Amino acid sequence: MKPSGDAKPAYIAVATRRFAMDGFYGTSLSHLAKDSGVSKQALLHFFKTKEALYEATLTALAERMMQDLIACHHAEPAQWLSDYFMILCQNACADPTDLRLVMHALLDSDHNARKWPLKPYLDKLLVIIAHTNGGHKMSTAKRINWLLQMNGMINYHIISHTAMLGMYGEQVLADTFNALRSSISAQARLLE
Amino acid sequence: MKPSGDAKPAYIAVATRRFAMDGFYGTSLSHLAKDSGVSKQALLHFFKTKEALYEATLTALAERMMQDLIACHHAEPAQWLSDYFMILCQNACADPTDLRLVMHALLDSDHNARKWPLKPYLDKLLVIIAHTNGGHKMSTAKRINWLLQMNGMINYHIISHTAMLGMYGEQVLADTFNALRSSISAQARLLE
DNA sequence: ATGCTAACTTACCAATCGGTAAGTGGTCAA
DNA sequence: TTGACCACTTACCGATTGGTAAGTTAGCAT
Repeated sequence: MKPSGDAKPAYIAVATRRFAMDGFYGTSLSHLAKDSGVSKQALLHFFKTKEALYEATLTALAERMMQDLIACHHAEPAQWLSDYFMILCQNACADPTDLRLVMHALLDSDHNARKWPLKPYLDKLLVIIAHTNGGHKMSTAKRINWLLQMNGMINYHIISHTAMLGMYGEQVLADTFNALRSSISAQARLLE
Repeated sequence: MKPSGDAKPAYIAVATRRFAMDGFYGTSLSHLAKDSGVSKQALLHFFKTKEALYEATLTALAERMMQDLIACHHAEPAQWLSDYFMILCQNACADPTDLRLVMHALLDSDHNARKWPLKPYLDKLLVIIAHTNGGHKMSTAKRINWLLQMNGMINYHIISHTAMLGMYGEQVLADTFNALRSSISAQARLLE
């Protein structure tokens, strides 16, 4: 075959979906191989261990999120954040894969002290927050708190979606999603 | 031995800690057995399958959370909620086990359509919300949204703790926790 | 043509997984 | 005393896990 790393991103894409659905321990190399249409050892050829493949997946996730943030740049920082999180919410509702992966990674981050690939992304967000009218007079802790609150709100909504759907039905949940959007606006308005 | 189910809660307690840390797939019966100081088959004697043990763990969790909610009853519903979530936050910071278990269960709830044991607890919370001055004129969707926002805020803070600690250090994180407490107050004040 | 390397495959491995079968030993009612 | 029953144990099972070893096949520079 060609000496190109063309297949690698495809394997990472498959792994992203699986790891996001079932977590690190719930996903096996054979599953990933079957999904990718290759043998298990094809994956081990590119990624020396399952752990390495997982880290590559998280790194790709971090780059994607950073790009999404940059993509909706706006001169007014408060508007930038408002736009970004609204779009993030919209995308995550259509496809929760990435946010699920974030949550799984957070829950796993206890017992393996892996370097957290999302740090540049978070730092970028904190810088933008610091440039807003409301944010520049906040302490670092309060900026982090604002961020955790925004992310927590959105992520929790998304990963609760299946459970809430089963409990309270489709119609109520659609309205809840609208309520979430206005909560995002309200949270963003705190920085104006 | 005695024909008593005395050991069962102890096994569930061990399972709670393990499942909360590593999730369903990351936890094996042999690990649970070793932690409990008995053989793997002792567990299978009480709980027919690993899945059954997991469900028992979640049921116990649901009862515990309901009890905690009832325990801090207050005649004024808005104050009740404010007190409850403040205490929940305090406890979860000291021992994140229960909230981690909730998050794991939420992430798992996609592909096995298990009945969600936390529904009575959530319903109780929604009733209390409906009795507040601010909550009784809300739609069901808005009440759910308020709840998801409050829970999301707290839970996300807690499970991010390890990662944030590694990224931003101890001092900043302690301040962030204080900021979370005032955010909880602010969120509770929306119902007054 | 030849040798090198990248991208795989088949074959295999020990370890561990959840779970079954068949006891063992103690307690208690009859 | 007996026998049922409960809380467990040892022994074992086939399936699957992550990972190794040793090819095989194809493109490409020399």
